[in-house]
Parts: sequence; C-alpha cells; structure tokens
Amino acid sequence: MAALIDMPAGTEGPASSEPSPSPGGAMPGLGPARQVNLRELVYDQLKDAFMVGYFAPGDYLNLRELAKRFETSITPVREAVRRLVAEGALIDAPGRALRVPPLRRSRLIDLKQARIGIESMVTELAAERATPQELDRLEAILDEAAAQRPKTPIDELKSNRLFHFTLYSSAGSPTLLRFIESLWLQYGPFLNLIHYTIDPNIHGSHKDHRRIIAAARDRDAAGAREALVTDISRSFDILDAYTQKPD
Amino acid sequence: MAALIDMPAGTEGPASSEPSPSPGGAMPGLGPARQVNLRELVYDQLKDAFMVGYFAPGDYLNLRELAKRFETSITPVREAVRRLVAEGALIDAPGRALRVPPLRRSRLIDLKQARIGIESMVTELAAERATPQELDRLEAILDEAAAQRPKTPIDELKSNRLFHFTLYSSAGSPTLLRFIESLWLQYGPFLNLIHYTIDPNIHGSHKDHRRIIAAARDRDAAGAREALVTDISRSFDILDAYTQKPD
DNA sequence: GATATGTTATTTGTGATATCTTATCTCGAA
DNA sequence: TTCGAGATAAGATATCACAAATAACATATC
Repeated sequence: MAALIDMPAGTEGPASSEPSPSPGGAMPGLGPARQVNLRELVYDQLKDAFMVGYFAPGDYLNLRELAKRFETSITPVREAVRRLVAEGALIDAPGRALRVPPLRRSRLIDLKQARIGIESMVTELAAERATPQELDRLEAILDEAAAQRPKTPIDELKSNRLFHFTLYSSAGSPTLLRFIESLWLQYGPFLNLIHYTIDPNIHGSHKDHRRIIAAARDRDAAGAREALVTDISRSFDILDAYTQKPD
Repeated sequence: MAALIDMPAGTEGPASSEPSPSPGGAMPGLGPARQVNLRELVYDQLKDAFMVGYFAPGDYLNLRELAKRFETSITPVREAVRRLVAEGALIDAPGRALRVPPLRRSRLIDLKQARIGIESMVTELAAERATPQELDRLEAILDEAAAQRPKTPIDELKSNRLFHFTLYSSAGSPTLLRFIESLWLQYGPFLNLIHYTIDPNIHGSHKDHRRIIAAARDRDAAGAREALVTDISRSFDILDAYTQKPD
C-alpha cells in the first residue's frame, strides 16, 4: 500500500470546531458538543482518501498498517473498513484480503450507468425544487472555483465535488444522496489513474455546471438533466482511454 | 426489543453443503470449501429479519442481547450491525443507541421515490436484456407462488422478493442491485406494521408481475416499467393508511 | 541439478474478552 | 420539586488468542 497523503489521527480533539466559551461571559451560541468516535474519524479520513483518488484500483489494504498510521488499535480501523466494504469502495478478496476493486471495464460501465441514472434523476428533482438562494450558492461555488489560483487537480476535484453535492442536496432525498456518495466513493480510485493528468475538458465541465444552474432557474428539469449527463459522460470518457483491457 | 423469529446461530457448521467424500473412492466432485465467518452469518440472519418485517420502526437494538441470541461474542454482532447502519437499515440514535429508523411520512415518501426511480430503471434494463430462459424462470416463480398452499404472509413476501430480485438480476447491474437491496432493507420495518393484515391487493400484484414478464418478452421496456411502478405504488398505498402522523 | 512437494514461520483477518467512557436512571438532600 | 452524586447499562476501544493463508525453506524424486 502506498503512503497516505495525510491522515494524522489524534491531532484534532473531539468537538474541535466548538467555539471556546468566554469565561465569565454570557456563553453565546454554544451548540451541542457531540462526541465523535474513532471509528468515524478513521472512516472520514479513509473516505476522503478514496474520494481524491489516493488509492488505486487493485490496491491491497492492511488493518494493522492502517491502525499504525491512525495511531489507534485495529478495532476502529476494522469498523471503518467494513463500512467501506458495505459501500462497495472495498471488496473482500480471496484469502481474507481487503482490496480496492481492480479495474475492469464492465465495472466502469456499470458505475457510469448508475451515476447517470441516479444523478440525473436527482438533478431533475433539484432543478424543480432548488430555491433561488440555493442556486445563488451554486453559482458562488463556481465563481470561487474559477477565481482560485493556483489550482491543483485536488482543488479541482474538491470544488467539483462541492458543486455536485450542493446541487444534489437541493433535491431533498437523503436516500438517493447516500447512494450517490457510495457511487463517488467507488469512482474515486479511478481518479488515481488520471491524477496529475492535465484535463483539457475541465472548462467544458464548468460550462455544463453553468448550464445546470441556468436550467434550474428556468425550472427546466430536462435541460438540467441533459447538461449533467454531458458532464458525467465527459469524466468517464477520460477514463475510457485508460481502460483498454476487456471485461 | 421483541423476540426474534428464529435466529439460532452455531447449529450449521461451515461447508455443511459439501458432499462427504467416499473413503477409498475417486473423491468425485469436490468443490471449494470456503469458510464463512460469523459476521456474515449474523448479518444474513439480521438481514432476513429486516426483510420480513421482524423489526418495527423505532425499535431499539442491543448488542449484548443480540450476541446472546446468536451465541457469539459481541464482535461479529457489532460488525453486522455497523453494516446495517451503513446500509440505512439502522441509525445511530442519541445516547449511542442503535435504532430502527422511526416511522416518518417524509421518509416513506423518500423511499418510495427512490424505489420507483431505481427499480423502474433496472426493470427497463432487464426488459431489454433478459434472456427467454430468464423470463421463463420468472414465470415459474409466479406459477409456483400461485400453487403454494397454504400461504402465509411471510411466504407471500418471500416469493415477491424472489420475483423482483430475479428480475433485477437480469439487468446485469451489480451496483444498482446493491442499492435496491439497501432500499428493501430500509423498507422492511414498515412491513412489520401491516403484518397479519390480509392484503386484498395481492392479486393485483400478481397481475403486475405477469404484465412485466409479458412486456419484457416484447422488449417493451416502457410497458414493463409502467407495470412495476404500479406494483410498487400499490405496496406503498397500503402503508399510507398507517402513516397519519405528519413529517 | 531441476522441479515438485511437504513443512515451518510469518502475516493477517477474525473472534473473544477486559476495560474505558459516556449516557441514563435512581434516589436522596436541599 | 429540583438538582446532583452514585449506580447501572451500553457502546467504544484495546488487547489477546486463534485460524487461515501465504511465503520461505527444506527435502525428496526424477
């Protein structure tokens, strides 16, 4: 297994985003200080690693090694990993091994079909339901991404992800949103193959995103869907060049 | 938590379906004796329990109690339960509790929408791709169910499930199939509410199933989709009467 | 001498158990 | 009636023990 990008565990305490109380003050705006557990911490970091293509298709994972990295026992790692298996991001390979699903063309096609099917459905819902404020927010995300400089491929990935999931949130379907998360998680390792590749189609992607917003403002669900399908198809076309082997 | 229907663990040994070798003989037809683990055993039983509506919305689960029932330590139970959480069949409730998602109308609507969206998509694929043999198999499942007597509500559920998943398998999309499994798992607890209710619409359901097969034989994807939507809508209509409380 | 085969050592996931932390409940004092 | 300390219960984590798989090594056979 390759070295992780950055998964230092244990540095961020629980409830680290809580504002510190003003001693003697009126203790303004304190929220619930919910406790997060190691399982979630480990899972979140692994999820992020998958989403940015840190792992490559076919990679093997090792519980004890991960536990060492996260500086926990293997128990939380095991549970995080089992969850990833449940979500399809990892598979149980022969010999009790844990493996990132290897690259197979049939799988790529299946994922593409599923992404188009579900995400276009959710995009239609979002186009019908998104409030003007939500659409403004989407616009702002694109503006911000366009202004960002210098922009790494990871930055590109992250703002792309932010745009899509903000859009999908407007559809108001937690169930479908969960499935889309799973799809992106499964899609992540393919990104590893095209990392550091300057993507000449990025600008087309931006145009598709603008088209989605414009269509949504017109409540043109079909138009939004069409733009999204174009967007997704583009990202798979790039991968297609890398998957010559049949099956 | 209510008493489980039947989850005796530990009675079936691994590789129990293997034929015993003839000593001194030619050792005919030995297959791989792969080992299943407790986690999967526990998960499978819990999944079945969910699918037949054994648990009710809002039920609380207890790891130690489950472990006692399955006659294992809590470790396999914990992992099986975590998987169910990942699949949306259980949620983490306040106070570290594990809970079957309580009945909320908004959730029912969301699930219905997701089921119709995904299952109709997969039905179209199946209608386009199913081989004549697969369609015959579907027909046989319906015939067998019709002949079965006496038929309990559980029998009804199981043959219904068999029909649908056999159909969906013909679509050839493991990714979408997984999502449908998750949807049925989430849907299961609602069945608990209508158990022992004689469902007057069952016969309509059979008609829809026949219509799906007929449409598939004609490669009429739209027709198959339509019949499926009718089928799913029917099952949710029954639940609708039970969910008067808003949100 | 090369290859096949049995044996041992090591790795790694799985399962069981002990301990820890936290949430909830209970009961008594103010 | 309210509040809080202690008790209790339950999930979370760490650790230990185990079994299966693989690899490394040795031995036998041709």
